[in-house]
Amino acid sequence: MHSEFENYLKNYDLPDEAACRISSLAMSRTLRRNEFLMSAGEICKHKVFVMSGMLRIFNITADGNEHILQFSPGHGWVLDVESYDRQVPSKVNIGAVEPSEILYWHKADFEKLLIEVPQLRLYADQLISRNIHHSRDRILSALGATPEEKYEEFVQKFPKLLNRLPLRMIASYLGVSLKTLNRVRHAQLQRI
Amino acid sequence: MHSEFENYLKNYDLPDEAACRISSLAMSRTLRRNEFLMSAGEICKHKVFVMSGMLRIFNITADGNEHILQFSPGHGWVLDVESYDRQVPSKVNIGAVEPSEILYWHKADFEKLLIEVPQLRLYADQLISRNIHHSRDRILSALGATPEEKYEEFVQKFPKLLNRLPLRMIASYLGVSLKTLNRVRHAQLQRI
DNA sequence: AGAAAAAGAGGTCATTTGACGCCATTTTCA
DNA sequence: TGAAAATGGCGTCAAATGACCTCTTTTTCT
Repeated sequence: MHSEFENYLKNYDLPDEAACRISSLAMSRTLRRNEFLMSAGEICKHKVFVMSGMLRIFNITADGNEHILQFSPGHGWVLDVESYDRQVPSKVNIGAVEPSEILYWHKADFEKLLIEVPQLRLYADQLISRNIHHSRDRILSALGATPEEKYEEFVQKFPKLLNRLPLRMIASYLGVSLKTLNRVRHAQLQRI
Repeated sequence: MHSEFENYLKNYDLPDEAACRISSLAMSRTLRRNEFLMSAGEICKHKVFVMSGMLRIFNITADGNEHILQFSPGHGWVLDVESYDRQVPSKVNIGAVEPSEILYWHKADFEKLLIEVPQLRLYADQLISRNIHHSRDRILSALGATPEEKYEEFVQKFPKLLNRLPLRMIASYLGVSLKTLNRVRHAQLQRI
């Protein structure tokens, strides 16, 4: 069905049969650059896997500022967990940073799969655990790091995203103004 | 065994029998104010339930600054998930803010319980889910909120902790200097 | 109860940061 | 391909913030 996705699942020790079953319930869709997959206020009804391109989860505050919670490049998952889990209106938006291809599952289908396929449950637990650790690191960084340190951490963690993202979005992910991000980058160039 | 704890579990739909079994493997301990339960570098080997008092999870940076990840007052759980899950050295400290009483379980025992008692697994999943949502809110707040908004959110979320914590620690939880926190509080008084 | 430590409050000052505006360049998309 | 939009970079200025200090009051702990 979606052989690239099935291959991806094999890296996580899911047997062919399981990957095939999961893939069989997936639907696919493409997104244009800047197209929204979900807007604040809607209820998140799907689990989404990004095949190619890149999506982002972001919040828009009352005064119009964007804050980016997460970038999801190819071979990553994206959804608003809170809205998905509880089926309540989401506070965030999900949109495409680049033209993207996604697979998605209805919540009901995915929950069926979690029961049917025990390896999928294990894999999902891994993702949750990673998510928690990553969030904690980000909170610590937000609490204590200087803009320069934050940028440096970003470069270390996501070297491949650097040249795919406008600086404006990196600034918005780091919680720093574009001006400050430019200053940091300029200071680093000086130092070389 | 620990009847207060067992009563607590009943609020989460755990049957008597299950609560009793869980409680039977718990050990208890008291902590003095400022006593450490775990220091950075150690491996987190226990799951800990706070009976009374209050603990905090915090990080100390190279330059000596403290950043508080979490307060755990009575009837809450506390552990370094990352270190506990992977059994790697922790980057954080856990210490008592007030004289405290805790129950704790060896990791091996707790994992046995998770398998034995399916309701415990459900309860644990609820906790994880809450943790994720809470972390996400905190990241959004760190990215976009002013010190004043951060303080206001803290007051809304933890009204009962306000008068149990020194302002220094609230500042350190919010990622703001004590000076700024004082300015915010002073400005609010003016406004009344 | 009394000494010692911590906390709260505030003053000053240097630094960092963001807001705003401008322009040249690049990218996008019809 | 060509017009329109987005981006990156920079200058200026005002405001916010933190570092450092002092002093008084409260709390802790023996």
